Amino acid sequence: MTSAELSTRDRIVNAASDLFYGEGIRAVSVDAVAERAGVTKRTLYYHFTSKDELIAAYLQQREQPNLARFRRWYAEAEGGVAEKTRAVFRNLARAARRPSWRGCAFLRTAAELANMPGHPAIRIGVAHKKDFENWFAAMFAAEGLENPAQLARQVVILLDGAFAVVLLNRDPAYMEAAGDAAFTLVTGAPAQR
Amino acid sequence: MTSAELSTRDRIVNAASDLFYGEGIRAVSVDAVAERAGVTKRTLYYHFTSKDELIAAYLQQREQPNLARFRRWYAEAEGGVAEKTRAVFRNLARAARRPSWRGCAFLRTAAELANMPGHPAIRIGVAHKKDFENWFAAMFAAEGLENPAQLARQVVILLDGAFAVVLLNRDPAYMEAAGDAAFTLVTGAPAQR
DNA sequence: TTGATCACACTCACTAGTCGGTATACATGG
DNA sequence: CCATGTATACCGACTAGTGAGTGTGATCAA
Repeated sequence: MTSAELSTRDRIVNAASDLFYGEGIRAVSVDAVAERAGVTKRTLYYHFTSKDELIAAYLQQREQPNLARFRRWYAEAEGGVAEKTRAVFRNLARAARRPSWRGCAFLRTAAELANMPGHPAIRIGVAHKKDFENWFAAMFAAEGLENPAQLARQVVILLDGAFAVVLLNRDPAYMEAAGDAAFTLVTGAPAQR
Repeated sequence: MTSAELSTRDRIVNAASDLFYGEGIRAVSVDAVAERAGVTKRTLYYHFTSKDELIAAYLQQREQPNLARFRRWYAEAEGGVAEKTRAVFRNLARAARRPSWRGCAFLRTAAELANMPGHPAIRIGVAHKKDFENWFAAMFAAEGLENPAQLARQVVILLDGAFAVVLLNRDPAYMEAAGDAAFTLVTGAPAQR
């Protein structure tokens, strides 16, 4: 509290993050975000010109930590590329068991704002997934696998599919199944040259 | 207009379907649905006791036609199981190019209502995906593939992942990539016994 | 008479966004 | 060394409109 004071802006974004992720973007009012941040709405509108801008800030804040978490899971896992890839899914399955888990913030935002394809928040989501895919491609390329870009894309699809399905049915076993599929695909990928 | 008269209830559900799918559930008001159906709000509330009930009816209406469409795509495709499975993804890629395409209604509803896990609409979505998975499993089993249930689950995850990702980045190439992954998995599955 | 529909006013809570004003900080000029 | 200006950060109260859902009474067809 005393040492790690957050700026007002950061407190607002944190409040927005909690509420938007927990309840959904359209389900949460600007008033609710302001109240949670311990700030008046007027102050919120001093830092953000609109709710849309706040939504974008919410996703932007999640981008880096998210990527870092996946990288860590990958790095800390034992075994080869296939095992490490599968380990990412296993960690995700564990995360999905937490009651506060609500799937992937980027995917859910895209679903909620499906009628606004050019929304800044969606662009952030697109960039995030692209970064993700590129990172996987780099991992696979480093291991000398053939067609790392295609493989990375397929793994990302499995990952996002698991996110979507588990959000629907709340059964983390689907994360494991997706991880097994990724394992199979990576294992089956021929080493190049 | 004259011969194919729809019941008032059906007109309401159709209007809800168009609007909920096109704009999102929380983005569409009951008033808007009533107006689109050419009905007063009072009449809408004569047929449905709440918006939640209307949401459930919207998904229930989509369930059967959806399944039938996928079955048709599968049946009409040439080649073996793997080719037929991939064909489903290819047809989906084509569908995703239509400007009115907004992904999977069931997945998007789950994303929007992520804070209400027991919502009737979500239960309908869960049942729908389960039916889907069972149908794929039956196809794979009929072909004598080993572990058809696991394979079906992985294909469904790829399908839903493609739905989610393409809704985000609007690039149908991801559908094709998912189809290729499904093809690889099915091809690689050993015949049993 | 009964089931289905309309008209339309109404409640009450909530929504995004705004108006006008205040407290503090920090610099500049006299 | 103090007064004044200017910018930053903040707030309470407000507007104008929308949300889901209801009350009531009329109409119309089987």
